[in-house]
Amino acid sequence: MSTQLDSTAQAIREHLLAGELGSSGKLREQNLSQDFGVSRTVIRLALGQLELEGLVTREPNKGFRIRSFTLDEVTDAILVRGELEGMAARLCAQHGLSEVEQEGLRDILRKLDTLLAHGIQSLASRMAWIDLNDAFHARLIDFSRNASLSETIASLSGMPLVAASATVFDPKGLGPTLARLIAAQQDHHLVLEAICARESDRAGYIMREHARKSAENKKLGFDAMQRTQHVPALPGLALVTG
Amino acid sequence: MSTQLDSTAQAIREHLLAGELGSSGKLREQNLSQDFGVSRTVIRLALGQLELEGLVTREPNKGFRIRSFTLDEVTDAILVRGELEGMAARLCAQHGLSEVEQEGLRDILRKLDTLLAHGIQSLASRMAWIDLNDAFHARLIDFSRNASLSETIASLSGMPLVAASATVFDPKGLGPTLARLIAAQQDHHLVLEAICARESDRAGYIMREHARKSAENKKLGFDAMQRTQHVPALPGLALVTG
DNA sequence: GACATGAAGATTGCATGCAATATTGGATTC
DNA sequence: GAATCCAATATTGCATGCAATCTTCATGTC
Repeated sequence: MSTQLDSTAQAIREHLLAGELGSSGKLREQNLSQDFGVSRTVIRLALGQLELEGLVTREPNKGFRIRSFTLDEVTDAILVRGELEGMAARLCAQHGLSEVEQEGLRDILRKLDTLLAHGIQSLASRMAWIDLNDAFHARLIDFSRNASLSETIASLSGMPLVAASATVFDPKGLGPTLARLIAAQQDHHLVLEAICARESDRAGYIMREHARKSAENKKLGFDAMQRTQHVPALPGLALVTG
Repeated sequence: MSTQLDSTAQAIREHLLAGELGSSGKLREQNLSQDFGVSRTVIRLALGQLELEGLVTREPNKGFRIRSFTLDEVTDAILVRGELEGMAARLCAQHGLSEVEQEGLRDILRKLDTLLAHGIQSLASRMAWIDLNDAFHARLIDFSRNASLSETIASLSGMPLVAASATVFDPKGLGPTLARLIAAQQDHHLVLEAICARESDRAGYIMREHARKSAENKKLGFDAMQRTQHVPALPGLALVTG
């Protein structure tokens, strides 16, 4: 164990995103202190961090509250993420990728291809999709060789539903969800192709549109999603209000 | 006074950026506690905030250190800011600005025009330039109507030298500096023109290039700047290492 | 009944103390 | 003289206690 602060901050973060601490409610230091078995000092430090991450808000002498997000706020953040991922793709195309880097991305795409070919009904396949999708985006961003860009995207992705792989699976796991994922995978292929062809503007546009589709899908699916409660595992959903 | 935490965090931030706490050195809680006249608890909370802002780093059981930035890191961050300000300009052009909004921007540009026409030798005129330049950028970003975008740019601008108005004035205040500011002002006019003409892509490109020039200027002027010590007032310069 | 008032309780803001860990400096060995 | 070890010191991590502020709710007034 490194420090209680780090682990407590992470624990609170997870509980917040899971909606287990009430939605848009007040966070009382003493309660949290008892719940997590640490002193109020640690709780206060952790909440201070989460405030800067944007998950909670603080009002002097009144304490912390859970922040809730409107669907529009989420959409805005996704568009910003798309702009930055577009920049990452553009930079990759401009300076080019090494053979190793290209092969790494291609490998991920191959795995995603076979995954989607077999369907994503099982929970395991869905988690595999999340990991692979994350890996593709993360590598692309990393290969842009701009540390500030990576940090900024990472910071945005801490918001509920904003991360690239915060995707909504419909209960059946076929039909619309699969179609969306296949379309997304096409974008992945296209962007890699554009990068390798050094078509920087095209690569940037594809990534931007990729994010825009994701925002659109979240908007469309949100209502059904929220009511049917079929995706309890999607972190942060509890913090988003229509 | 709202809370000691807020004011202490701001005080430490300013001292850090002014380089008065040593560069890339260790920050001892007790020292800071005595210097700022608050308890170690408050210092620790404040440093926790500054860590998330990126100004200091923490190593468990070893405490906080001042983070130093390379010129390349600063450049990277400025390019990211430029990308996002380009997005802001593009959004403004896409949804259009109201008459009042347009007039507000035009008013700022008029004031900048007269300011630059009279030269920027005096300290007062330089501070006026900083304020007006900040105001132009801030309004443009605000008018984009994307809160996440505004927050992200604001967060980036907390880094040393990254803010739009973190400009380097040469000692004489004429010559290269004035020429650069006049060129920047041209960009301002062009971007507003593009926005009003609803040329969204063009508006975006102009803003991106605007930031790129700023990064370039900082790179070029950095060495001379740093040695001659003629710009002691530029916050954060002390934290940047070649 | 609606609203103001104020005291009791609850909650936050902060300082301090103690245990755990890291750092320093000198003695010892080779 | 250089390296190693260990004790003394310094520093961080955390829990607790108290004062200041906010919240609640019962009481009184119109």
